Order: sequence, then C-alpha cells, then structure tokens
Amino acid sequence: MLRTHTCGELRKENVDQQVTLCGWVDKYRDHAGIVFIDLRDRYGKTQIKFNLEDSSDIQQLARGLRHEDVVRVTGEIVARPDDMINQKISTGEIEVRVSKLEILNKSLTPPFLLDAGDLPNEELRLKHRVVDLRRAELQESMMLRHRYTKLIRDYFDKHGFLDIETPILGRSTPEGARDYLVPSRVHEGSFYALPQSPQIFKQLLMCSGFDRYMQIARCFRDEDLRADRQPEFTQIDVEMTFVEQEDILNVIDGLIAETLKELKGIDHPMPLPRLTHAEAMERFGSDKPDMRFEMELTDLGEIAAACGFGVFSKTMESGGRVRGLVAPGAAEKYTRKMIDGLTAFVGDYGAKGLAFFRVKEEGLDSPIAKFFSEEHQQAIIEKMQAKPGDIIFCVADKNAITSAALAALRNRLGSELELFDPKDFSCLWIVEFPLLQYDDENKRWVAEHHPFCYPHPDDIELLETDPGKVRAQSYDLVVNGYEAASGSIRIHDPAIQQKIFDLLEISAEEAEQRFGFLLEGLRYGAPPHGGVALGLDRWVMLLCGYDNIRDVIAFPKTQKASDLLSGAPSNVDGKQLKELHIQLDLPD
RNA sequence: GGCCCUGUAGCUCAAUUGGUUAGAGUACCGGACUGUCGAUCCGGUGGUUGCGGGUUCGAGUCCCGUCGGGGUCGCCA
Repeated sequence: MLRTHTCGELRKENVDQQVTLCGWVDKYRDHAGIVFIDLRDRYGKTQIKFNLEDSSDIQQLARGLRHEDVVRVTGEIVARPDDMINQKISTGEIEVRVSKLEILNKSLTPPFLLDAGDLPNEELRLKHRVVDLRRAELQESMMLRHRYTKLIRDYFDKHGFLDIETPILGRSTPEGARDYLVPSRVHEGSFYALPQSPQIFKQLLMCSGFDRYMQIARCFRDEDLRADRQPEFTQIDVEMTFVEQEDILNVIDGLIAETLKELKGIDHPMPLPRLTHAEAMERFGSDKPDMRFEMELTDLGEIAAACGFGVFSKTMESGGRVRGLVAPGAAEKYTRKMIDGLTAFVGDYGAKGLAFFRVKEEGLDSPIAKFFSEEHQQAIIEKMQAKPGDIIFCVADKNAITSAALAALRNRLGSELELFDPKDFSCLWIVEFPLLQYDDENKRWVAEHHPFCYPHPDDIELLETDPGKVRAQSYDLVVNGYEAASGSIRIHDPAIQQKIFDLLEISAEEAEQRFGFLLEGLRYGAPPHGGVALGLDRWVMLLCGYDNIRDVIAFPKTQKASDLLSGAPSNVDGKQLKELHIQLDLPD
C-alpha cells in the first residue's frame, strides 16, 4: 500500500505516530511561513501542514499545490492547539506535520470546484462526471447504494432466495416498452433485444423448481426519460413459488422494515397499509398517492348536478364528474395570478378549467359564487369540510381527467403548502389493479401490468362478460408518491393464459411466436408462483432524499439518452455496419 | 411529437425601456503574510453573450431557425 492510513481515520490517540497518507488536494491555505492543505479521500479529510523551518524545499513544493492534485505525504501526527480544533471534520483534533511530499499527479485546473456553493449546471457536471463524482453528496449516494444492495442480498439470502442471472441478450417481445435492439452478426438480419425486465426468465426459473429467486437486474427501455426514469435502470427482481399474494407482500414488508431501520433509523408501521386501486383512485385520484399528507378528493356530483353553474351541471348531464379538494389555509397565500398558474397546470392533465372558492365565514368567495345559492354554498363547505381561510378547488370533467388533474394539483399544493415533512417516509401497497384497460385509440383491450398476471379468483367469470371489471392479483408499492415496486401472482395455467391472450387479441400462433418459450415452460409442470420487482434507483433516490435518479447513478444519461462523458451513442465504423449487414436510412 | 424553463469569463451570477468600453464573486496567474480551516490583503489575465439568420442608427436584451441541458404531457405491457 502507498499509505498507512486513510484521510478519515486519524484521531487524538494517533498523536506521535508516523503515517503516510494519499489523497486529493481539497483546499490549500498558504501563509508563506506555514501552508495548510486539506487532504481528501473517500473516507474524509485530514489537515496536513508544511512548516518553513521543517524543510524549505518541501514547503516550497507544497506552495505549488492546487485543487485536485494527487499527493502522498509522510509525517508525524500532532495534536492541534485547543483553540485550533476543527469541529467540522472527524479528524479535526489532529494534523499531520509533513516531512516528505510526493506529487503523484498534478491536476489541470478543474472545470469546477467541488464545494463552491452553487452547483454548476448539470450538463457540465455530467461531462466532467469524474470530477463530479468526487463531491461528498455523490460519494455518499454511491456508498448508500452499496449498503442498500448489500442489505438486499443479505435479506434475501437469509430468506432462502437464490441469486440467479438471466440473459442480457434476449428475444424481442414487441408488447410493452420499445426494445433496445442488438444486431446479430452470426444470424444475418436478426436481432437480440435487451431485457425490459427478466420477467419471463424468472417465471421459467420457478418452473425449473428454484423456488425462490432474486436478482439485482439491469433493465432497458427505449422510452422517453423523466426525472425518475433512465433508459437503463436497475430492478431488484424477486419471484417465489407456491405462494399467494399475501406471502409476497409479507416478504417485501420485511425488506422495507429492515431497509428503513438500517439505513434511515426509521420504524415504519408494519405491515404496510394496503389500499385497493379503486379506493386510491377515488380518494386520491392516483394509483400512487403520496400518503405523507391528507387532502383527499371529494365528490361534489350531487351538488354540481343541482346547482345553477352550467359548466358543472352539464358535466354531470354528460356523464362526467365534479370533484374537488381543499387547500388548507391557502386563501391568503394564493393570489388570483397564482391560481391562474394552477389552472394552466391542471390544463396539462386535460382539465378545461379549475373552479375555485375562497372559504369565508359568511360563505364562498369566487367569480362563480353567484351561480350557487346560499344552500348550495353551505352544502359544498360542509361536504368538503372546509374552514374559513381555505380554498376549494374543483375540476369538472370526465372521471379520468378529474383524477389526473386533481392528483397532480394535490401533489403540487401539498408541497407548496408544506403539508408534510420531506424527510418522512410513507409506504403503502396498492392492490387489485384492473387486469385490463380498454385502448380507445386501437379499439382493443391491453394488459394494465403485463399479460401474465393472474386474475382475481372472484372475477374469473367476468373475463367473459365484463373484462374491464376484472381485478388482477397485482400490487404496487408506493413510497412518497413514487411507484417503488410492482408485481403480481402469475398465471401458471396455460388455459387461462390462452384466455388472456384471446382477450388481448393475441392469436395462438402469435402467442406461440412471441411467448412460446414461456408457454412451453408452463406446460411441463408449472407451479403457482408470483413475484415483484423494486426500482433500485428510485429507492436509493428516496433514501438519499433526492428528486432525480441521476444523482444516485454513477454514469447517468441525459434526457436525450446520451452519455455526455463517453459520447454514447456514437456513429460506428462502416466496416462494423457492413459486417452486420446494416444500411443506414437517415432522414434528409 | 406537444408545452414550459434554460444557455453571458474556467465556475456561479449581474447587466435599467434596445443605448457608450458586458460587470461582480470565485477559480487561475503574480506579489505580501508563521495557525489557517470559505484564510486574509494587493495587483493582473480572462468574453465570437451556445450557433446561424433577421429587425434596428444601435441587439446579451426583440423576432425566426437550430443545437445542448432541465421539467412535464403523451409514452413507459
């Protein structure tokens, strides 16, 4: 080793020891006669000092050190004078009096300083990710990510799960997300697809009798990015045999309890609460409600149908809904201009307008209050349980739009009105998702989750009569408004699987062609099984308290899916394309 | 594909209604300084205002296009 200690471990007890440290120059403070350097590595910072009287040559060399130079120093640990102790760092009681200095690598002037107040813009940080990753925040993200994956592996190992790898080069299954394709050189004109998830393979592993499987699996989806979505991301993939939904939820509850306890010191109430999909949609307008605050949606249909406000009554006549929520204490805070901003905001979710009422002692104050009689105003206040000083917001539209708009509004108001502590964790399961959803555009049923979900046993008959009402044995884990895990009990009966394919209008031949290897697996003694997958990146993001997953991924991609560090994706040599029999056909 | 925000010195930002030579802090370079820890003090270098057009006597500022970054809707079985 080039060093005897790290920059984070020396204490008062080490005084008088001779040590050798290696690290990066974090700060330098040159007083001519004495030079202080904060030496940094992953473990911390240690102040080293160069006295003129100790050695003028070494001191001279030290005066030339700059940010991010890599050095190796040898010297004696000395206690700092009492009034010179630095409380901010763990090694603040000591310093190293350097007798030997070796510059291992002189750095160019770095593109930005690591802790200079405001962060540089993200483009620059991504381009110089090597430097950016030295920042304490990102070092901590990576360390927490490591501790989390370690905890996960230990937890599942303890519970009898086997970590088994599945292929990265797989077969394209053109349902679902867009695939990333990899051309085959050997099979001219054929392509592999990178896995969107190991879904089918883990089911096959259950058919093979491995009983309990887990994998920390990289997944790829060629879809547009978001703050919490990267084109390649990591799932904690889990599958179990001879289980019911309850068993899977219990195993994951245990993991969540251990995670929050170990990594955040939080004792989350267990078992995690559960809400049906239908109830979540009705009370929160969302299948991933943030439960750190209340502010539930209220149905105002009855009053809306009877009132004199045309927008409301006509919406009711045409089969729509009028729903609202109460923003507590918002009447003072929100000016008319800000409310106009909220109106535009819900417009993004399809809402044609946003009705609002300021609640006063004597009734409702609003541009549209005149359309509501005294009794109707009181009825609204009572139904919404609003208090003077609140604002009532309402959306009148098709059910789905009232949900989407009010759910988004709820999240925004919750955050703006500071209705929750951002450090809180609130986890719950959403269960009984609909199995199918009708695609108006293509006039057909599509799987809500994926085509392998087992229908709810009580709803099997509805498959024939009313497919839209069929509930799935599926479940999502929601954490602070993020979908943090998702899973289901799978179909292990080829006949039911075929019935689902029929509903999805996937013909037997087509099913055989696309998913034949799964169906084949199901034919040779498939056990009942089910599983779940947790979004690792999102979990780490939440555990770190960040709102974007790029900060917990060492080398993330931009919104246009490029890697600013390496320059991927890039053009390739014509020879490579020729070997793969690929010709480019670019627009213009 | 749509909508919104954004791009000025290495970095973070400023620049009045469109008005003279585009400023400040920090970094960097030079100088002073033996107890700093965001060291301090003095001086200096540093700019094709992302790029390309246009309007104007005059554009960082207004208009059009384009590229990059971010947020979001659609999309993500």
